[in-house]
Amino acid sequence: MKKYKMVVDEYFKLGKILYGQCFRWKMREDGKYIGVINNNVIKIWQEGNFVYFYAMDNKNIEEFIHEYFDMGTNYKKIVQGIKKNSNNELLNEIIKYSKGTRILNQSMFEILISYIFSASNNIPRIENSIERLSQLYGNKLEFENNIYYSFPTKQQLKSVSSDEYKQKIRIGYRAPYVENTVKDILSGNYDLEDISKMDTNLARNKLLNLQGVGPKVADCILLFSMKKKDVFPIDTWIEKVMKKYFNNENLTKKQIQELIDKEFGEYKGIINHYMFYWGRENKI
DNA sequence: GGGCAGGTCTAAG
DNA sequence: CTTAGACCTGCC
Repeated sequence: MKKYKMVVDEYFKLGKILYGQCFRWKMREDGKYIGVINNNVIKIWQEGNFVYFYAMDNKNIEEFIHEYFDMGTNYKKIVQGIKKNSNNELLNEIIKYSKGTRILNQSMFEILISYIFSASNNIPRIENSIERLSQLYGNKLEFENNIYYSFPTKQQLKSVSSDEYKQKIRIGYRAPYVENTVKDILSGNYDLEDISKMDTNLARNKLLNLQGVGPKVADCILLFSMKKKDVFPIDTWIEKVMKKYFNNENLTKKQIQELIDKEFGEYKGIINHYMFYWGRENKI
């Protein structure tokens, strides 16, 4: 099996990256991560400024990893630029603490469905549901004598009913949302590839038409799978962080969005994820 | 054991 | 346009 190597800077910390934005990476006892990504299984780990990885399928793997980990974006430049324009003590603390996390470029359909699962749910249950969905409808993959299952495609979910989602995947009231959204995607009226090429606002409004997709989920889809860095998803953690940041407990999500738009620019999605990591890790 | 979690939908003012 | 309630389920 071929072992690949990649050189990274201090703005790449695997443990911080594979956290809070993806559901199918598992850390093993030895600190190495194994993940099912599209139709591939990848083992990856970091030693200082070197990242090593193996893959079940090596075709275009280096280009894929480069894209997946957003290596084309200069985080050092962006984050230092934001820091330079701020004299906010909390922001500087957050940047220092979260330095090394990055935005992954994940599969659009997988992120769409996974984040519909995530609404008012807890992480272990979300991951279990995604695992069941993959085992039932995805492709069987073999890697290092273990069996894995890919996240199903829209075609593979074509004839799955709401009842089936509810009974077999155990996603409760989200079941009809998933059924309807898959139908909409299959209809061709919501081509995710096309949507990803639209301006952020237009793409966002389009996504909001899908059932189970509200403002937070739409922003996560845009940020984690459509390369839109100019969005700021507000979940429960970010809400707490921002109330602290603006020193105002009574802010609504809408007010937070407005303040953010003024304060941060086109890369607010990156700062968002820095804040998320800091907030969740410190359980503020 | 019971509250609650990566929000969204719907109905009503 | 803003806001309150309901909502599956199983994990901590």
